[in-house]
Amino acid sequence: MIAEIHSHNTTTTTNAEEEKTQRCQEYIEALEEERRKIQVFQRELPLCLELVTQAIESCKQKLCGTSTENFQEQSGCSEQTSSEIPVLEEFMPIKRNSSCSDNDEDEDEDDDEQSEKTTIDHDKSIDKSCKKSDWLKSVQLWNQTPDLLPREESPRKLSVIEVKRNGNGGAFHPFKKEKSGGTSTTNSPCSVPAAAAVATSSSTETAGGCSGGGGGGGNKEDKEGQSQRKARRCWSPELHRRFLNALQQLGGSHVATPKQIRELMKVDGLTNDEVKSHLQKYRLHTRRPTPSIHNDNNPQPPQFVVVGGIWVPPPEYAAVATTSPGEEISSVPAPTSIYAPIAAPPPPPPPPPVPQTAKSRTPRQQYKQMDSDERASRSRDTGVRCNSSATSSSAHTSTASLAF
DNA sequence: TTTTAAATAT
DNA sequence: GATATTTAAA
Repeated sequence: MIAEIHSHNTTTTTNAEEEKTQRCQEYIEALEEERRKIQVFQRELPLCLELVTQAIESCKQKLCGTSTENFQEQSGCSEQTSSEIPVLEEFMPIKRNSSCSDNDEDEDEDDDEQSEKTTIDHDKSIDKSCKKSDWLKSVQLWNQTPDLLPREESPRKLSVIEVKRNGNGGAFHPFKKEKSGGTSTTNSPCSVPAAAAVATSSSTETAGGCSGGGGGGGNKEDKEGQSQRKARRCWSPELHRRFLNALQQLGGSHVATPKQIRELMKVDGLTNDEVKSHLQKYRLHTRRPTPSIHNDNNPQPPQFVVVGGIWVPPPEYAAVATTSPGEEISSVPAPTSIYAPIAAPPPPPPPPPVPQTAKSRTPRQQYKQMDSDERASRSRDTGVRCNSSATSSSAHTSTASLAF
C-alpha cells in the first residue's frame, strides 16, 4: 500500500512538476514577448525593460535548476537572454491570423529583401482571412485597377514587372475586385489567385493584394475615360514603408512636405497629390488617437505605435523594422507577438533624425527639432491606438482597423 | 449600410 | 502645402 501510495505520489509530483515547468516556460515566453513590446519604448522605459529582462533571466535559471532536463531540451536554457533573437519564426506563423499577407516580397533596391523573408514567412500560410486592407500586406508597390487606368503612372495592368524593374516603380495595389469571372468569391480578399501570387516569391505582385473591389470586368466608370476620377489605388506596405522612410529622413510627418517625401520615395508614377493625401491621413492618424480615456488599464495592447514620429501599424512595422535597418522604428507588438521583429536589433540608438538628404533645409528643419520632442511625448499617449476588437487573448485576429 | 482610404477641391 | 469634401472600395 504504502509503496503504492508512494509511487502515486511520485507520479503526481512528477506531473505537477512537468506542469510547472511548462507553465514556467510559457511564462518566460510571455515575458519575452512583452519585452519585445517594451523595447519599442526603450527610451522611455529603460528600467522596465531591464526588469523584464531580469525576470526572464531568473525564471530561466529557475527553470534550469528545477527541471533541467526537460526544459533544457526544449527551450534551451542556454539561450538566455535572447533578446531578439530567435524567437519564433516558427511560432509566429502559427498564431497570427490577422495578417494576411500574401506575398510580400518586393524587391526594393535597398533593403527589403532579406529582412522580409526572414521575418515573415507566414504570409503564405495564412491568408485567407484577411479582410482589412490588404494592401497592407501586399508586396508590390502599387498596382492599378485594371480597368480604368487612364493614367500616367503605371502602365496598365501592369504588374509586377514594373515594380521590379525599376526598383521603385509603381507601387499601388489595385483595388481589385476580382470577381471577374463572375463567380463571386465571397471575398476573401486575400484569396487571390493564390497560386500565382503566392508562389512567386520574388516577384510579383500578385494581383492579389487588395481585396476586392474592383471589378475586373465591370468597369463602372469606364466611360470614356479619361478624365474621370483617377482610379483608386491602395498603398502597399512597401510603398508605405518608403513613405515612412522618407518621413523619417525628413524628420517626421510634421515637417516633411509631400514633395520632399515623394522625392525621397523615389517611386515613379507617384504623384504629389497621392503623397499629400496619404500624408494627410497619416497625420490624422498619428495625431490624437484616443482622446478619450485610457481606461483603467487598457486591456489591449497598442495596435499602433508611433516611434520617432512615425506611426506604424503592426504588420507594417514588422516589415519596416526588419527591413530597414536605418530606421528607428521599433517594434510593435501586436497583442500577440506575432509581429515581433524577428531580428530586429534591439537597441536602435535613437539618434535624432538626421536627414541624409542633401536637400536644402528650410525653416522647417528647425521646426523639426521641435517636432521630435513633441513626438516623444506624443508617442506615448497619442500614438497608440486601441484595437477595436478586444479579445485580448485571442485576438490577434484583428489587428488594426486602420491601415494606411 | 457604414466606414474609411484615396482622390479631388478649396 | 494644409485642410475640407467627395467618391468609391471594402
